[in-house]
Amino acid sequence: MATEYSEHIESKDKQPRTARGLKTKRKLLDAAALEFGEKGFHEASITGITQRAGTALGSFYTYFDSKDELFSALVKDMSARVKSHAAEAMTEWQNALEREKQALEAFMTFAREHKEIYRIIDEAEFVDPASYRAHYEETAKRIFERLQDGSAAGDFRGGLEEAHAWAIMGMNVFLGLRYGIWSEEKSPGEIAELAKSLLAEGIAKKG
Amino acid sequence: MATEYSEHIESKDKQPRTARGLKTKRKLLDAAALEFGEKGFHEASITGITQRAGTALGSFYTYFDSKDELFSALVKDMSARVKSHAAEAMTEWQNALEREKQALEAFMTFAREHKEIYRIIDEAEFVDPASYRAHYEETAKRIFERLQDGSAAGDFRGGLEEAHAWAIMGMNVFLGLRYGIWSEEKSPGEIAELAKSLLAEGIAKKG
DNA sequence: TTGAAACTTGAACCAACATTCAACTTAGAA
DNA sequence: TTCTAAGTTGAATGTTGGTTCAAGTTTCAA
Repeated sequence: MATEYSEHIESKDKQPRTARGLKTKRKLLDAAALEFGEKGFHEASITGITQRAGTALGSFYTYFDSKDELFSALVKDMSARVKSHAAEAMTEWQNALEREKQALEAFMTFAREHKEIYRIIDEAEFVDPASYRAHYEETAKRIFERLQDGSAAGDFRGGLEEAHAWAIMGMNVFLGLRYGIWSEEKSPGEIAELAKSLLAEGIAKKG
Repeated sequence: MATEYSEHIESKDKQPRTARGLKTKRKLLDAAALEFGEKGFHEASITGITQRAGTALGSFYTYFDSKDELFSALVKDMSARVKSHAAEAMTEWQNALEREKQALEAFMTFAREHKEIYRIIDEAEFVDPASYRAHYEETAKRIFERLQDGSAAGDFRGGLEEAHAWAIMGMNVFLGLRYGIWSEEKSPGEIAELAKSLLAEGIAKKG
C-alpha cells in the first residue's frame, strides 16, 4: 500500500533534501502507520517503527521532532485520505440518497483496506484531541452540506439539521467498524443498501 | 456523584474485610474514574489516583493487582451502569418508537452526568479490547431485541437485522458525544425527538 | 484486654522507552 | 575530483511511573 503523505506531514525544517532522505522518510511513515495501527500509540515504540522501516533509531529524529508529532501528522493524513477517497467515489450521482449510499460504501471499502484507520483516529481522542475533534466536525459538516443539497434538489425533506448529519456519521462509523473491520460477513454494498433504506424511509411500519 | 460498584469489580482475594477497607476501596474507585476520565489511561497515574483518594500509594495494591486490572473493572462497571440506567428509563412505553426515543434520551442524560464515560469506554479499545467489544456487542444485541419486539408489536416493519441495531447504536453514540459531552446547546429531549423522527420515517421527501 | 489479621504507608526499585549526540558515511554540486 | 551539506548510526542518557516491600498502625473477635 504505497501512500502519499501530504504537506501537513512536513515539519518546518526537517524536510528531506535528497532523494535518499525522501525515501527514508516515506519508509518511516509507512512503518509508523503499521506500528500504530497494530499496537496503538503507547504500545508502539520508535524502535519498533525504525526496525520495520529498516533504518537506525536515530534516523527517526532526522525527520520528526517527536513521537507525538508523527502521530499527529498521521491522524491528519488519515483524515484527509478518508475524505478524498469518499469524494472520488461520489463523482456521478443522480439522487442524494444514492449519493449517501455511495459515501458509506466507499468508506467501508477504504476501512477494509486500511484497518489501521480506526485505531489511529480513535486514539487521537487521547493523543491529539484537537485533530480528533476536527476530523469529526469536518466530516459532519460535509455530510450536512450534502443533506442541504439533497433538500434543495427535492430528494430529502426540509428542516434537516446538523444533528441529522451527526446521526448519519455515527451510523456510518459503527457500521464500518462492525462490518468493515471486525468481520466481513456482509459486503459494503449490502450494508450501504440497508443504511440507504433506513435513511430513506425509516423503520416504522407503514400505514 | 456517589457510585455503587458492583461485584465484577472485586478481584479474587483482594476484597476488603473491614468497613475501613471497604471505604478505602470505594475512594480509590471514585478517584480512578475521575482520573481516567480526565487524563485518559496513560496520562493517569496511580500516584494521581491515590492522591485524589487521599490514601498512600501502596494502598492501591491492597485492592488492585495492577493499573490495567482497575481500568478493566471500571470499563465493565461503566458499561453495566449505562445499561441499567437506560433500562430503568424504559419502564412504561406504548410504542416501540417512543421506547427508542426514551433510550437515547436516558443515555444522553447519563452521559452529561458522567462525562468520563466516553473516555473510559473509548480507551478500552486499546487497554482492554475484549471489554470494549463486549460492551458494543451487548448493546447492539439489546437494541436488536427491542427492534424485534417492535416488529412483533406492529410498530416497526419486518426484516430488521442486526445491522440496523448497529446503525442505531452508532447514531446514539455520536449524538451523545456531540450533544451530551461536547456541548449542551440542545437538550436530550430535542435530540431524541429528532432521532425518533429519523428512525420513524427517514429523511427522504415524501411522494 | 489482647493478639493476629487487616490495613496503611512511602521510600526504593526497576524496566521501558523517548530523546540526544558525536562519530561516521554518502550524495551531488561545482 | 573534491568538499560540504545531508543523511545515518546506535550507544548512552535521563525520566517517568508502575510495582514491591518491610515496617508501622488500626480493627475487632474472642
